[in-house]
Order: sequence, then structure tokens, then C-alpha cells
Amino acid sequence: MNIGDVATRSGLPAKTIRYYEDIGLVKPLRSANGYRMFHASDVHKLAFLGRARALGFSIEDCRGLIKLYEDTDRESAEVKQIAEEHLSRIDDKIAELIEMRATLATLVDACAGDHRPDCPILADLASKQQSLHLKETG
Amino acid sequence: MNIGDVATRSGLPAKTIRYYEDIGLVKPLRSANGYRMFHASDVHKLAFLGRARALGFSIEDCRGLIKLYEDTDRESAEVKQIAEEHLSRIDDKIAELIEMRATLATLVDACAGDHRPDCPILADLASKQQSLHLKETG
DNA sequence: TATTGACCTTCCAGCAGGCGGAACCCTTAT
DNA sequence: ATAAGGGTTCCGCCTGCTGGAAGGTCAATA
Repeated sequence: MNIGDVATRSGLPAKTIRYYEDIGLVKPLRSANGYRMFHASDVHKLAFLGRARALGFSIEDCRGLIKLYEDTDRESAEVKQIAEEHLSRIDDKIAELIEMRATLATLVDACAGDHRPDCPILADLASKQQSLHLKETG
Repeated sequence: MNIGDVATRSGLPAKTIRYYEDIGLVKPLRSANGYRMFHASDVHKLAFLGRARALGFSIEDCRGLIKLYEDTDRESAEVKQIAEEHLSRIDDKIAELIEMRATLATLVDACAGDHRPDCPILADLASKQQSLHLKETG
């Protein structure tokens, strides 16, 4: 089947599928006119990739997951490890964003947001000495 | 003052400072030997940028914030608006990550993670036709 | 004076993970 | 014959830097 069909069925843009071929995630054959020819299993694989990417797995993670997926003898521990590492990265990212959010929310709340020029947000950015959110540890 | 000093005092790598000059965030003069010459105010500005970046503001946000910072007649409402928009983006990102985390945590919990090949994580990625497809079809 | 070694300079390449567009080819319908 | 709607490659752009090569400059030392 052609790339357009595969795009529709897998839910990935054709551009992305070409890119995935570029980086070796899929290897479609070519027909006489140069068009990529995909198998049904490629649609499956691409949808798998789409879902893994939607869960935030990196391309390299995906490469590993695909490999494990295609190896029916793999140990589930290997998969779980990749997932747990990713989970941990997500947790770190969430923690980082929550801290950012707290600092920023404090500043936003402190700012009148009216016609006057006085602004605690800029004041804080300009001089961390009087920060409203200093880290006590670290 | 030379770029090395500025890097030390502002806390930004020299590479980053050169990049910031490239994109017009700072405009140091040049001495006879071609070295960049920074004012004390540049150190201040770069530290400002570093803190804004640490709060997750984009470079374009920073450009706006710097401009507002240097305009003593600006209305705090303008600053607050930029900050609130950013806060909203942070909230969206946090929500997205928390949802990802929940899905992934469920899968990780369901996976034995032992020597056996059976893995709910891969099973889910391989055939979850409906849930992650909803945003495109509905 | 020559030579380190630490500075500084520019430019080129690359990271993730693609997106947008140009320029062109293939197929089918009208 | 032509137009629409596939497909192809290639190139550059996005964010926000980071690393490295090749070379100029400066202060200190042997």
C-alpha cells in the first residue's frame, strides 16, 4: 500500500513516515515507479510508534521497544525497565514544571497588572536577591 | 569587560552569550583586537535573561520582557499578560505530562517485569486502537 | 626571544523530531 | 490535452543552544 494509505491508517503524517524511514524505523520496499510499498505490518508498527511517541518515549526508546516487541523471547523486565526510566524522566519534568509554576504564579499574583509601571515580575527577574521563591536546599 | 568575565558573572556560558548577541539580545561593542566589550549593564541583562529562561520563558518572551524592563513607562499589565500566558502554557504542559504519567504508570504496574516475555506495556502499545486515536477522529 | 597556555575570534555541524515548500514525476479522469 | 491528486527528492527552518576546528591575542615565563 502507498504512503497516503499508511498515513491514514496509522494516524501519522506522511512526512513523519518518510522521516521514520530515513532513520531506519521502517523499511518499505519500492515499486517500479519509485513509490514506497508498505505491508500491513508496517501500519501496525507505525501505529505502535505513534502511541509510544504519544506517551513521550524518545525515538531511541521506540527503537528499543520495537526491537523488544518483535523479539517474542524478550523478558518483560527489559520493557519494564525502559518504561520505568521514562516514567522517572516524566516525574522529573513534572517536578521541574511544578516548581516553575509555583514561582511564576507567586510573581503573577503579586503583580497588579494595571496601568502603573511597578511590576514585581520584572523586579524579581532583575534581581534575584529579593526573590519570592528562593530554594532553601540545593 | 571580556566575555569570560561576563560569563562568570552572569552565570551563562560564553557560547550562549555569543548566541544571544547573534539573535540581538545583547549588543556588546568591540575593542581594537576584535574582542567583545561588555558593560556592567550587559551582565545584569544577561542574568535577567538567565532567570527568565530558567522560568521557562521562550527567547521571544524574553525579548518582550527585556523591552518592557527597559521601558520604565510600561504598564505592569503588559508584563503580567506575558507571564500569565506562559503560566497557562506551563499548566497545559503539566496536565499533559500528568496524563502521560498516569497511563504509563498503569502499564508499568501491570507488567511483571520478570524473565517471562508477556508484557502488558507492549501489548497496549501494539493494539490500543481507540483511546489515543480519539483526538484525531473526534 | 620564544614559547607556553589561557583567552578570544569566526564558522561549521549537530542534537530532537519533525514541518513546510519547491520542483518534479506518475496515474487517472475528463 | 489537461488538471487534479497522488507520489518523489532535497533543502531549509524551527528551539536553544553546544561542541569543535582553525586561528588571532595577550600575559607570563624560561
